[in-house]
Amino acid sequence: MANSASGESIIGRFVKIVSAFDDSHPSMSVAELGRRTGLPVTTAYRLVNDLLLERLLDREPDGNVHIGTRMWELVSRGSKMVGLREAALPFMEDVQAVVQHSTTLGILDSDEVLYIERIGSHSTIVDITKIAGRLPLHATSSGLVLLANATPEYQESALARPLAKFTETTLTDPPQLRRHLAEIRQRGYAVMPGVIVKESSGIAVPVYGPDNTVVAALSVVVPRNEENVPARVPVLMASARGISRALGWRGELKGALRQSR
Amino acid sequence: MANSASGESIIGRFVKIVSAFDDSHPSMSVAELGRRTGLPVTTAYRLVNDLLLERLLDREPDGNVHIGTRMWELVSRGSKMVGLREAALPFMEDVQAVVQHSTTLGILDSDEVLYIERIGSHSTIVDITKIAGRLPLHATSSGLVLLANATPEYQESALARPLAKFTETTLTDPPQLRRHLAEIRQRGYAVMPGVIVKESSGIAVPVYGPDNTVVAALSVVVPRNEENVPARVPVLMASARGISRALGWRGELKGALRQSR
DNA sequence: GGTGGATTACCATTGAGCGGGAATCCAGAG
DNA sequence: CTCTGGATTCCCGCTCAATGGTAATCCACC
Repeated sequence: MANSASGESIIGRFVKIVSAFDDSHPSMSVAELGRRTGLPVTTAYRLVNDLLLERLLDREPDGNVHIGTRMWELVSRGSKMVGLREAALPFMEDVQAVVQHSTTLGILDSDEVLYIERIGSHSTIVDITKIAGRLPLHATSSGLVLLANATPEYQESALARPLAKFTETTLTDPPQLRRHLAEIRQRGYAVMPGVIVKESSGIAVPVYGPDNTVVAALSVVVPRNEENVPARVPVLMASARGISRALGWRGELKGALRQSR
Repeated sequence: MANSASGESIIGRFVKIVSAFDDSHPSMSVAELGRRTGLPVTTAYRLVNDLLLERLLDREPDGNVHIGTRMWELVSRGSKMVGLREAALPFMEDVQAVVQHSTTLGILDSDEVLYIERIGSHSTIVDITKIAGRLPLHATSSGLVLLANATPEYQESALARPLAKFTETTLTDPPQLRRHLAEIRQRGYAVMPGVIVKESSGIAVPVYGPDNTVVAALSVVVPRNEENVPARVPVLMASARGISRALGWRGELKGALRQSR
């Protein structure tokens, strides 16, 4: 599929173009866009023009282009992320009001945690999560909660991959991780002290969807030296239940299982 | 541009496909997607497959497709909307905590207000604004604030368009609207009683960017029968200044102008 | 087992996309 | 003022990916 010499479809190039923009490159000239994407100059200009016509990209007065308002609008209107985010936000604010550091909501996507919402104190400490940012599963509390509730096959394939070690406390040994996952499943939450950044700890709990599957992880990041970290767990759990209910989740997992037997 | 008999480019069809999804149609079968977009069946299937390969669409277990997680991710990561939203959210929460009804942030796009963020009480009253939703400029407080701060040419072209009348209080007469816009510009806020829905009033104030231009409107919706609506204005203004500062706005508009003379 | 919808497979046709090359525009340096 | 390097637009012939009919297949439900 593709007219191009390099054998890519337009869709593929579209993805390249959109991917070229991020926090540090929110807008750029078409020439630079061409360079970043590796597209032939002429092709880049033609493609960008097409996208400008449909308002998927917007042109600024200085000629630079950036992701179009229309694009954001269409995707936001159609995507299920927004619904999840809206359901979660009020509860996340409650958590944030009590815990005071940084509260995030993440989902499992392509063997990583994808953070779809984050609220933090204005003067946020060390915290590398960003909205629409990704982090590895094994090195985050959110990731471990999501992984612990995934299918066994998925877990194994995730553990089979090479696991990066960020600090001394990062678990990278599959058997050890397996035990940890079992523990998380049983306890219902994950605590990770200084796994990515030494100075902070993450705590995460699962959020359920209507069909009783885990659809997201709610988590907070707190300074590692805080005295009683597990004391934060109940707030998180209560809020996660609130989000789950708002998503259409009904009743208790264990209860439902017992009844069905 | 386009191989298609109908003379559309792939980009155009891509837009059609993405547009087919919204709140009430978050996912659908490929066949239905084809019908909604008016694309030939075969073409719809081929296109959808391409999009699935790039993960711009996701397939559900039942075969239905929906906007892909990757798509949301790419757009959110690159779009400037997210930055604006993040800057505004903490201040919006403050407003919401005090005013207690519904707080929105809207921008001017294609002769309409596009709402990019909204927080509301769980039991929200009558309020038709949605995230990524649109409303006409002349019938919303946000819209009037944005219009009042646009260029004169833009204002005239906006007033030249036919203006829908939603309730008795909707202003549709251009000269009357012109006076109202001048008033809003001078006062620095807009109050609109029951302009779209009879039971509620909107109040809006401008949010400034680094270059002193109005980039968004912050607004609240309150029940119309509330005694002292303008009493809400100071909170809004203070918060809007906070958002403006977070966006890089410096100092006072009038002061800056005086100095430059 | 029959019916209607969704989905996949096949395939001849063709014009939209492609991209190299050159001309033009523009800003900042000298 | 010219020079220079980058960004942008224009031009144009080639070609194969995209197109969209038709038909076969799958599947759920009555």
